[in-house]
Amino acid sequence: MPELPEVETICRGLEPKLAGSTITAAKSNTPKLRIAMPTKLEQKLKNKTITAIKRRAKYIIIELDDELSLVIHLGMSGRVTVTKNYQAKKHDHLVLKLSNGQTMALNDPRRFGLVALIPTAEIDSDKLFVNLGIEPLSTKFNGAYLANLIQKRHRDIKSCIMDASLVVGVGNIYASESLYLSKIHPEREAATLSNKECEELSKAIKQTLKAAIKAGGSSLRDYRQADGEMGYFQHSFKVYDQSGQPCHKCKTAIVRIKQAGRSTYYCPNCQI
DNA sequence: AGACGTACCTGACCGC
DNA sequence: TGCGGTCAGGTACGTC
Repeated sequence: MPELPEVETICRGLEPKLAGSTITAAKSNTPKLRIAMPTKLEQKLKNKTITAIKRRAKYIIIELDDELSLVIHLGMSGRVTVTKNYQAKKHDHLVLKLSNGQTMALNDPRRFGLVALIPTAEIDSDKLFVNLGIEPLSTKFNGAYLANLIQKRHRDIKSCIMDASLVVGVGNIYASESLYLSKIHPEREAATLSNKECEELSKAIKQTLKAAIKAGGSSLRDYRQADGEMGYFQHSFKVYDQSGQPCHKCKTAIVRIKQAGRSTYYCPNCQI
């Protein structure tokens, strides 16, 4: 489930725990998640030192000292834990023992996530990354950029902002939240958005994601003090999962609809 | 090219 | 207690 803010928070949490440590042992427990586990994964990871943790879209990129990167996607249900006293759990697919005494585990019940080993220099051109759209928090992403992206799109706007080939990191929760903040109806045909609306929406996406990252940072402080899980944080949503609750602005009941098989929440009065 | 449906998988929850 | 249905925060692929 993790969306961009969660993945960003996880990366920030992993950095101090992993960077500089060497993987003393790696154990892969599952032949395949969404894609097959890399061949000889355990041997390839053993005795490698972790140099940096990065993020692109919702991918966690763990850079190793031999020009190879361990790439992890959490899918819908993935979690990462780093603990000193590791105890194996059901659905722990990859377990790394580290030279600092910590153990990192990737747990993913639904197995929609993935693990890949990609030469660091080839990540951008890798199949998993090559079709990814712009990072929403980059300065390049703004109203004009969004307007250009969607000017010929006849799908609804919610599908467009969730389309990772256009803009990455906006999942089902923050799509609803961003549209609410920018007062745009989720079923609006994308191409009909005015330049002003594109400006509002791009700002709303940034604001929503940044606020969630900040909230994740708070969770992270707690996390650092104890062994724990990363991947799910407390959120306070304005519309997501708020069916029937009064809109914060106008008190109209929040409505849930289905778009492309996914739940969308919006205020039928504020969003046009 | 773009839009749309479907598939991947487990687990929690709800009504009967 | 069990069973069937529905739902869940993501992404890739096939088809039209």
